[in-house]
Amino acid sequence: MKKNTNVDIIDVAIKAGVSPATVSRSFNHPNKVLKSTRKKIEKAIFQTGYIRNRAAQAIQGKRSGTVGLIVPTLDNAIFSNLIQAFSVEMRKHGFTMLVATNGYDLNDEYTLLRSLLEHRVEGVALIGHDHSEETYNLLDIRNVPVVSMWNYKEKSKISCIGGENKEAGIEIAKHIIGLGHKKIAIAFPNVKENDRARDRQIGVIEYLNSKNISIPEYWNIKTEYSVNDARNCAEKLFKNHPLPTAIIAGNDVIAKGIIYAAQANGLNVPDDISITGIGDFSSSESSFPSITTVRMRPNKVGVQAANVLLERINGDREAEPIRIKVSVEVKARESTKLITN
Amino acid sequence: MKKNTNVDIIDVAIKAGVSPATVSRSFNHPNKVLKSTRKKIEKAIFQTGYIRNRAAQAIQGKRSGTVGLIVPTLDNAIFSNLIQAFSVEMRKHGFTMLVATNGYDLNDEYTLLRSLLEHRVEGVALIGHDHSEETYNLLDIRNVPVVSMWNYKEKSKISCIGGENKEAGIEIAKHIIGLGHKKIAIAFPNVKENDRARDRQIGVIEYLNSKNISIPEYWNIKTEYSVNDARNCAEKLFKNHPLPTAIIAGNDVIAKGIIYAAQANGLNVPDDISITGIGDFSSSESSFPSITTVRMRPNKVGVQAANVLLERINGDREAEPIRIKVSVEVKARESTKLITN
DNA sequence: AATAGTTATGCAAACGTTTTCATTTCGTAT
DNA sequence: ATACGAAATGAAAACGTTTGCATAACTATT
Repeated sequence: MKKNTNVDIIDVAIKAGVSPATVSRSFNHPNKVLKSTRKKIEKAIFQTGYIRNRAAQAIQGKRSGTVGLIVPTLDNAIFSNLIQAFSVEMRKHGFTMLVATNGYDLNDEYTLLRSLLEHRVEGVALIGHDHSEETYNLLDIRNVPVVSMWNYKEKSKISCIGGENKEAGIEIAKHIIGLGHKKIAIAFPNVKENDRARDRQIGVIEYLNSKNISIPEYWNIKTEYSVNDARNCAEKLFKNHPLPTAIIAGNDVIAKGIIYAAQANGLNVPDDISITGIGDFSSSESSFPSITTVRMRPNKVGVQAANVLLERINGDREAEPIRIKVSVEVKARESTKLITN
Repeated sequence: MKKNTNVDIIDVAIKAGVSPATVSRSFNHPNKVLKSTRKKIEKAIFQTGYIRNRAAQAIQGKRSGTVGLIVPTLDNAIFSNLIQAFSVEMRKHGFTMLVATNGYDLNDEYTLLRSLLEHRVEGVALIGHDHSEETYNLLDIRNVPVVSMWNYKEKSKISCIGGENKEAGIEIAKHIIGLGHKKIAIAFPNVKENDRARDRQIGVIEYLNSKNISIPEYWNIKTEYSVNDARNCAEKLFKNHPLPTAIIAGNDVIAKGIIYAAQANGLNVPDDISITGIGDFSSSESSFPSITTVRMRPNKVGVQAANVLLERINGDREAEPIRIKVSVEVKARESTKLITN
């Protein structure tokens, strides 16, 4: 088998009997090349096994054909819908995605952004609005097209698309109050450096307070974003403290962990306790019990984020940020019910 | 704010009072540069806001600092552990990851591989061994370091690391038989172009056959890899056909869907029906009931796959494939029990 | 103090494209 | 047939690095 890593555009040009310039054009501006010439070139490409070199293209300073994505983690249902949708949409437009995970660490995020920029990504997608000063600065100085996903913010510095997480918190609290609950616990992750969770929590607490309900410390569950940890934390609550009639979780993953904890402790959901999530991840509807949650439309956000980013990449970079608010909506399902006792 | 996208290595060199070559060396062979010179260069980098251009580096034909990863989907717990581990490990070694998803379509996979190669990734990671002729050919011709994850195969053409999926199938079937079950259903996705699922299924069926148990068509559930679809398919079975005492699912996601279906139909797991998965995803242990499954160690596979790939990137490319078998092990949990009735 | 080795640095030629500008070819109206 | 504008192509400079080779600056040895 002939090992051949180094056929270049010149080899193709020679084989096709044209100049390298024409081969290049047939890739980048095909309409500027005669159809018959294009055919010859395609044949030469096939015969030589040529694969164009994007690095050499990128060095011209224009297109690299890549965008960067930085997410807290891949190892979790939270972002997978979103990322998948974003990735597929980007690819439709000919971009390849560079992915990096920062484990919810904003300093690390800055470093990651730098390495993405080393690769001259044409645009960057981030999660939420909590980013370090340095990160915002770097994006600004280098004038990188950027979009923030998953949280809408009216006065964001950068383009963004997502639901309003505070509203999501309010809505789910309203739902629980509407069902007559008064003994309410909440379960959130560390909200430092995590504006999505923080806004949700603020929404929940503010609304509850406005109804004269406050959360005693032992009903304020602090958990990580994992089924596992949520279950453990909830079990501790069940064993050591009075039982609330409802628990509002920061997202569906946490809600699921709490439901398991309840079931494992002989509690029926929702007869003994109502539990809610936020996010509406793909399996929340088919769980048993199906989870009452707030729909945040990850697919829509992913697709639209891609389009916003493309708009910035191809359009005016000095323009005002584009901000798109995706409506949030409570999906009442089996994990909550009217309080009776 | 000064917009500055185009400071290059020469600007840095001038500022630091050295030659561009020295700046380059301080990145790539820091030990070949005097410490005091390095300090000057670092200062100049900071002052100018320089970010090195990997495209210009890649064009030299050596390092691009990227590796490619092609997975069927991101939108699913199946691969997220694995990918996260792989990604983190690669990053530790200075690589950035280009990710592409093919939706279980092997033709698409070939196209994706081509675009990754356009970006001159230094190595490629794939899932399993079912790839098109063209894909294998291209990898061979271009002599790309490559590793296949998630399925061990003794005579694989390319390096691989994973559990032996057939063995996983055998082991879980053995477990179910050991519990006394005879009325057994199975639930697998389409195994075409998916060697992992196929091998598991073969293992299960062969073992059952060896114990003189065969699966009637109505107990052969065909589902997609989603909680949702698995639940629907299982509910159909529960409604229309005699009940098996055990269901062996192709993976934990499917198992979870089936468990929900059972619970929704008033069946107790495991008292009325035992259900097993394969994979041991991160939430399977904390589900209720926790899922009896086969541990496939996604984290270990991800990390080791990264190291195998690095080995090929840095080492001898003509060497024999490296093949690492990760042991599989049944984790007996709450979703299965001895048959009594 | 002279010499041989080392070590650190600079010079300049690659690397594989894209693009501007100039030239050639083509189609069409006269 | 001729001339003209448009369309297609080619020549060559540029993009920002890396690296082999040459040189300069030290160190250690006598």
